[in-house]
Amino acid sequence: MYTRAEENYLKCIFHLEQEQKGAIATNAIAQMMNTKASSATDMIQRLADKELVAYRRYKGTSLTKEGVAVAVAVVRKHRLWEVFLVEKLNFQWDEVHEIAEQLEHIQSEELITRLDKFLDHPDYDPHGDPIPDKDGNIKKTEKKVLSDMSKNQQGILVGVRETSGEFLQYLDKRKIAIGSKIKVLGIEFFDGSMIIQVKEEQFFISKKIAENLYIQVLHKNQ
Amino acid sequence: MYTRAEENYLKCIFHLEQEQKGAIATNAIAQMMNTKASSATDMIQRLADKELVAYRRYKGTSLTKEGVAVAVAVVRKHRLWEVFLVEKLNFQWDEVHEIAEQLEHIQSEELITRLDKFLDHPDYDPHGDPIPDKDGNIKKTEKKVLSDMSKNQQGILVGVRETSGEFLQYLDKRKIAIGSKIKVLGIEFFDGSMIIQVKEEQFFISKKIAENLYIQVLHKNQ
DNA sequence: AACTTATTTTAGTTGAGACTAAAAATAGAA
DNA sequence: TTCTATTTTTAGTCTCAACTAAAATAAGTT
Repeated sequence: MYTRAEENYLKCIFHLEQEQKGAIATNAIAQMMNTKASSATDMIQRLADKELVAYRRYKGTSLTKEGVAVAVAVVRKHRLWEVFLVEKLNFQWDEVHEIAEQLEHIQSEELITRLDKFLDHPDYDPHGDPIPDKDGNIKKTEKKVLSDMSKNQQGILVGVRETSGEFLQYLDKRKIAIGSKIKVLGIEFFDGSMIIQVKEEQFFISKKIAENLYIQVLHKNQ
Repeated sequence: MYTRAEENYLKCIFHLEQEQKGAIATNAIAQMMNTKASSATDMIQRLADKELVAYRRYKGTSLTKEGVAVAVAVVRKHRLWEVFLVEKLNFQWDEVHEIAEQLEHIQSEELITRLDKFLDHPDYDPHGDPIPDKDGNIKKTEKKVLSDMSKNQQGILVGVRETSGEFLQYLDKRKIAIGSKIKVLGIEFFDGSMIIQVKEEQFFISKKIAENLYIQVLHKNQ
């Protein structure tokens, strides 16, 4: 098995690889891990010794097959626990991350198998992120930020970037929630603000808000 | 907050104090922790510095008020998680201990409050051990091993000492489970074997079996 | 009381995983 | 291309929690 720290680094590199192409810079890892570059180098070299990452001095790091597998397993656990916390224990979206950061390191295959079943095999976590299946397959969502959508496109709110209490309350007040169907009725070219339709209601949304909403794009007839 | 190792030592000392009176020997702690006496001494001294235990060289260790509070909180978490694993995820009694050993160290007051509620405020874990409440009060059960009971006494099966699969299956086969009402019909003086009544059925029970069943004694009219 | 045995503590190491400070490599600008 | 700024790595420390080996204390026996 791998240590907590190892798992956290692997998960971190995994997330960075999702966003950027190519090898990941040591600094980027250090920054995301809230640690110093020297500490990151240290750990990266240990991970390289264990063949969990491919690492070339000064050139950057990328996960090996094995490294990806470990990272995905951790992500799966993290997201399943988040579903548990929200669905079963009635936590709010924004309260669960920190706790799931701890729960994701519990070691037991069987536990996760049963938890997954107990939760009825969810596909997405409360933030709309896909939950990898047992074999590490991730349902790739075509996820865009709302502000990148064009007029008349529609989709489903699957996640939020910001998770501050104020922002979630802003959404709650408008009854905008994960799963809501959203249609872009119009975009103001000048400031990027939008008019959107949610159920029967229409809202004016600033660009800043739109940049913090992840939408799974729906195509014709969906 | 306290480290995993600190919490484990405190819990260990707590359990030893339940069984023996007086200060706990370093060796006893080391043995239960599967570690060497020198390592135990080391940790005990750290715990003493933090005033979680009272420690006198060569004389032994006992928990302070604060130490008890920490230990009880860990025990509470452990037992609540065991209930969760058995009741919600359908684990068997004997499969949950190891996982609960990990879960008991998750740090979040709120999580435990909500878990407790989700489980409907259970009083006992699947092994029949009492779950401390939020304030650390433990419902003291008058718990005896079956083999210490006398003729015509009756009680409720609240726990098992042995947790091997074979033993639990032995019980399952006879429909003897936590919560079963058991009455001692007779004791064979020679070998300590017993005849007991469970519901409508009577069983012959060897002394060895009787020594592994914890009974909460019922008094007249209960 | 003296001696033996068992228990406990001290002293010194080890490995993870963090740190700081300094050296080395790379990248960007003149 | 050369110099400077940035990034990355190395070297050396620190803390936690374990270890071994050796010293100190306590307990039991004659």
